[in-house]
Amino acid sequence: MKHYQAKTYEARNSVGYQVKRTYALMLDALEPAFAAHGFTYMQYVVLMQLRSGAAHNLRDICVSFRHDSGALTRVIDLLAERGLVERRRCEQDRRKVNLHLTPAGLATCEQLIPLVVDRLNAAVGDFSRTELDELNRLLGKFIGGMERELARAAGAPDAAPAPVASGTPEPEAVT
Amino acid sequence: MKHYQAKTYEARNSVGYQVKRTYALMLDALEPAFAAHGFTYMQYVVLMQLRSGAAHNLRDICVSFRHDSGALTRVIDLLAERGLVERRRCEQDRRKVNLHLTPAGLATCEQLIPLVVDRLNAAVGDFSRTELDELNRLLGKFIGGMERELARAAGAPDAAPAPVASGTPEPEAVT
DNA sequence: GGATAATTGCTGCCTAGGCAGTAATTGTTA
DNA sequence: TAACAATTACTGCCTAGGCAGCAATTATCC
Repeated sequence: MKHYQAKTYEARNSVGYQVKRTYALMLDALEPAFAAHGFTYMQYVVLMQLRSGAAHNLRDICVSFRHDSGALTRVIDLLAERGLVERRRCEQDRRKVNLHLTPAGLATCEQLIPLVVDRLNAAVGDFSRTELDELNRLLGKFIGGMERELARAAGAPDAAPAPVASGTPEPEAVT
Repeated sequence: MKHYQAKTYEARNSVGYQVKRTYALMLDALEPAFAAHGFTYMQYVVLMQLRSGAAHNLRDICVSFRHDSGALTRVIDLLAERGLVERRRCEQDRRKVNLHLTPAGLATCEQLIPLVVDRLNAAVGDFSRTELDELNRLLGKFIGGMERELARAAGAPDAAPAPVASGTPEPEAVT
């Protein structure tokens, strides 16, 4: 079904505008909080992805967050220098570099999470449980639609479900 | 009401993650389409804001899209060089520079809008009318919550509604 | 009315992100 | 098995965006 039409299209009524504005506002609320602790949003993202086990290497995070791999390499460089993350070459597949949270990295997460939780709670303070669930569901559905559209544009007629992070990481050695 | 708790917080279940991912996907779908026509997303945004009358000067767009004013100055520079936008110093308030879409700029809009409409339609193809309306409503509500939180953090205890673009532009002279 | 503050738009500087190319490794296939 | 393609991570280069500071103009307040 075609919800939008070129002839009557007004940017301010479209999800596109809303999403852009939502994201910008969210970053503006979060970045200063992270900066006060000496971190950035992307650094936080990397730490959290490792903590939850949602990602085990650079590519996982790239795919999940649609972030540039070059940029991410440098983010991880900094985290490694500060001793929050360890890189270990994977033994099973030596192309991979598995990432590990150090105790200091874990402690950083515990320190940063309340910043996010507080601000998100403030933003969704007058949402009912149902509304918040529905927002998440609809965003997920929108994401799915976008992914299908991107896969189509990339020349892959079959939809490609984002294959993020498998179960457990593989054995590895210190590099 | 506190929907999130620090102890049980998982990034992948939060709106934060969803919003970031949604925005990244949207840009990845739109930017190549614009690039094929020699434009960027922000250039499109500026043109559309002027076309709809939602913005009349640089600041309007900054506020509405939470975009950096320095960056936006340079975007408008390019559009002006290409003859798509005209800058005219406002006579009533000589600090302002009112922006105007030229016929070429308007034509550019007509050319770019279908790109956006097609991709948005593809993404929300299996949304019902109700679902899309609800997504817009909930994003709007989330935006409102974020704005209040930001206003609070900025030291203004009273919520500041985004004062975007008033009615009609003021008289002006060519600079 | 005159000092002070606020607003608008701009510039320079720095950093983060996008992009293309590369090396190392693994998968595929003739 | 040898050639070729695909994947992972990294590097250098360039651009767009964030930030601080500035000039011009207007609003505010004593």
